[in-house]
Amino acid sequence: MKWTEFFIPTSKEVPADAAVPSHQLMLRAGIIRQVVAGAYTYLPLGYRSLRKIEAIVREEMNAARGIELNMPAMQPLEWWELTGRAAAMGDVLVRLGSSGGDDWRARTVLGPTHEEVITEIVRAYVNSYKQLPLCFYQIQTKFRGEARPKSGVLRTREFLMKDAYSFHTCKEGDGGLDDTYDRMYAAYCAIFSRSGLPYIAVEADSGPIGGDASHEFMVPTDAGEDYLVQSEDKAYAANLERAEVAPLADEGGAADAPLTEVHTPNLGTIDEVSTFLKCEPRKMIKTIIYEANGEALVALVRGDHEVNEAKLARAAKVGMVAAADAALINKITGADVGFAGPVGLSARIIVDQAVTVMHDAVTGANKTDYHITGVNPGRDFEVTESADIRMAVKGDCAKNGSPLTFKKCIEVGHVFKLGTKYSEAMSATFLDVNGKSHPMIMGCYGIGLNRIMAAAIEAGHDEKGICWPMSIAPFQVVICALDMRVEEVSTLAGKLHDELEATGIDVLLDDRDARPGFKFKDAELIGIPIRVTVGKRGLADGIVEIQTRRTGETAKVPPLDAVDTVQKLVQAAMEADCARKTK
RNA sequence: CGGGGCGUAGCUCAGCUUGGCUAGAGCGCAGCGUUCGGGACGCUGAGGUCGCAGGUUCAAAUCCUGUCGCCCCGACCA
Repeated sequence: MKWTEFFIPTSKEVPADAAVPSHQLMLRAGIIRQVVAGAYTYLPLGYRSLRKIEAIVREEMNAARGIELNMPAMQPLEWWELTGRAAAMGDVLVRLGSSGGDDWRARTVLGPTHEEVITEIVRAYVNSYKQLPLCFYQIQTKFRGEARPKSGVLRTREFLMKDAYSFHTCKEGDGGLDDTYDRMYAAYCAIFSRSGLPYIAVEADSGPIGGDASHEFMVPTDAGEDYLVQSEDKAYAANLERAEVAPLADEGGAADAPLTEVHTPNLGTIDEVSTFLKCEPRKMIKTIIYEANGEALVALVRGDHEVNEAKLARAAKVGMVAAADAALINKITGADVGFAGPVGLSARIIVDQAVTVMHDAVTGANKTDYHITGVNPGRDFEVTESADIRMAVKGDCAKNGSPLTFKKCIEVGHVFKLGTKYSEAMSATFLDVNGKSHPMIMGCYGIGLNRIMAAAIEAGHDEKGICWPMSIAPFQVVICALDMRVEEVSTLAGKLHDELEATGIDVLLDDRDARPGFKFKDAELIGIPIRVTVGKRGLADGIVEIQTRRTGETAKVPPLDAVDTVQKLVQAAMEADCARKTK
């Protein structure tokens, strides 16, 4: 491809609206252009890269025995009501018409995923255990009414996803869910390795989608919105939403002071009480009232800790917890919000492990404007249910004793064991050998292709621009013909271009009538992994230069050896990218 | 959805506080000439409903009201 016949609108200026590196660079390199908040055009350069990512994903999914199909973005709202997700998703579900209307638009949504559609297909066509297992996948545009799109293509309202859905008669054994789950997990590792991403697979919370196992694939970068918690010895890694901590030891040295009520007028927060009583937050017990299944559920954590609602819900064995409203808090505690405490409280209480080893703590008195000091768990209130229900924090250790580290990261893939939530809701059943009916057991497996692209840029760029992994670079090689007016230069550059193209390498020939510095800057900005420089100065010495973008290493070779050298570099780079997996 | 910020040329921005002639700069773009191994230079030129609507005024990019859009922080996030 010749630069003058292609379309690469680069820019020197840093776009004012872009905050994160991948967004800035994608705009500057002419990869994307925003159309509205949360939706982008992929310009030719960007689309080449996206198609390469798509090709890798498709190859690996096929290799993992997935079968591809295509489903519509438009779906009936009715199916989303069947599974309860219309309500669960709320405004995130994009509707064609206003919910007040009663025409087809009001009954149609744009799919944020396709569990309902695929389950309906299986319900319609699959009746027997003999037809299972099945694993479908699609690579398609999806829609989510994100309240706040951000960070370029990392969080958008329209995006390209690979979603796979598997259907089984059983969890374990031949053809079972576990089998496919493991195969998908392995395929994901292959996909992210081949895409040149430094990724980490972690235990994740499965959230309201339900299911009993889930892993996320994370790429560490400051632009991410998730936190990865990893032990220093790398033996443990999890999403912050799920990360477990080692129990804290009893610090002892307690006087086990008597209970004392203190007046704390209008002081309802940990900070206020802590300052007023000159008592560190870590010496206080935070009492949070939740509502679960229509009943009050009380969580106790140390004053300097936060409740992890996902962990709390799991520990309490309830589907979901929601913060209680003031009325419920008042009813349970007999006090205004801000003065709740465990002493004398009659409700189901889950005590965080860190609270169980506290002594002489300060907490609410269940009496407006009063707190109590000298609170000792076990002595002053019964600890009937204790669990790890808090967010991990700096200083915590994994269960094996290794200290935990925290990194921001982007989620690029997620695999779930779904179970029978959708098959039951939509009656996707099969008959077993005995003619007995069962709901199918399902798994689902998603990858955000746009995020792979952004993550690759986040993980691979420098002050000059993008450093693409070879496998997903829009072009693998760029030839800078330094002065197209010089006959030998343009002839040789054209010849190298044709020869490289003939060997199957994606090569871009910068044949513009521009000065050398201009071409170098552009080549670096758009991040082509290998640059071949053809100039009359080099030709006078009988050489062309071959430079690697990522390292800056330069080889000077005779023109006749150039194609061979480039081929070897491309090959080596592909292999090196595959080895970049961090864990 | 709460808090903050910003809408002026393709891009980055000035002008607005204190209303006043034909709305500016740099980059980019077009023509001509010089230049050509790290974003060259000179001359000439094109390009604007100042987000939109209403209001105040002799006069509005500037003041007022409304509205739409975009970005950031937070909440939310299968």
